[in-house]
Amino acid sequence: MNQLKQMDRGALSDALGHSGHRTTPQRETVFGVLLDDRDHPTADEVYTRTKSRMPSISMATVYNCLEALVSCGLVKQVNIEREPTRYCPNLSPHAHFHCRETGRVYDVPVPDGMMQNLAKMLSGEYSADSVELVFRGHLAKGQEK
Amino acid sequence: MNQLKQMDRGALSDALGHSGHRTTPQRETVFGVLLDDRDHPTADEVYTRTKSRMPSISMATVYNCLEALVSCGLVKQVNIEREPTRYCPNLSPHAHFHCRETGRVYDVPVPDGMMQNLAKMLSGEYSADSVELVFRGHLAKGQEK
DNA sequence: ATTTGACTTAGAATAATTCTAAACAATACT
DNA sequence: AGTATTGTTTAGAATTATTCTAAGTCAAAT
Ligand SMILES: [Mn+2]
Ligand SMILES: [Mn+2]
Ligand SMILES: [Zn+2]
Ligand SMILES: [Zn+2]
Repeated sequence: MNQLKQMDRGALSDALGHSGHRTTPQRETVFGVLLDDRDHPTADEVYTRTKSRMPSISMATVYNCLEALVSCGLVKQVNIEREPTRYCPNLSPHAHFHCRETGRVYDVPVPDGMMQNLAKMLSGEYSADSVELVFRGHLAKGQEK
Repeated sequence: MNQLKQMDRGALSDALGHSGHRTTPQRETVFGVLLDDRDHPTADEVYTRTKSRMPSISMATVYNCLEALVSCGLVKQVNIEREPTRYCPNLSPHAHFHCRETGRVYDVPVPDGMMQNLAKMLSGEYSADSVELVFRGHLAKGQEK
């Protein structure tokens, strides 16, 4: 897939517009790269993939586009340890699993309402607007995908 | 407090020894700094505090000592977003709360067994040996400590 | 057509951390 | 004890992901 679906194109220009940004070919292409492979690529990986679709794009623009997508809420940054920031376009609440062997990061679905329940666990002195849950370990044998 | 308690001194040389490291004055002092203020200092903050107790210490040594303490299991690294790594000597399972307003990081106690239960939530394809739970938000009014 | 402002680009700057190589110190060997 | 070995500390250089700068591009808006 190399072209945004109508639905995603709409979500993109809505979200960008709503936060005062323009829709540009670079932003569309970067967003498409993120939607096509949900493997939490780093900025560098996004750059490589985007460059193969749009050879003139620069690293700085990839960072700029990612920042625009994050600031309009279509993409989340995923930081694991001190590794380069990864990017995730999965907007539903979910956790992450980080494989120590391969370094890959997977989305882990969570039971409905669990993230909110975790936040409720906090004593009254704290008020959380976001909850981050990361597992680290290894994939069961034969699950390396 | 400027001197390790006998208990902590024992834990330190045990843990260091068990992982093939020597006990040195620098490592003792850095460990003491971490035990004395549980505010999750960065390496830079640890450096400043340690230097006031041992003026000859260098930044590189602080990094080396922190690495030794982490690798022998006495201290945990806490990474929040892309901020500098913080250090936490609290070995019991706990979560963290990161205040968006002050940037401070607090330990949040968790119900007994909760971290393991979260890990059990994972489908069979994943096997987690560590679980990280971070809340972000702000402190209730009047709780700024 | 001109102006305006957002966007893109190449390359320089930044900053936390790691690396290097030399000095130092503790332990092990003879 | 004296010497070799090995781990530790140190100052400073190197690394690297990311941000910044300044100049060029482009597409509305006037
Ligand atoms: Mn990894
Ligand atoms: Mn912060
Ligand atoms: Zn994700
Ligand atoms: Zn902690």
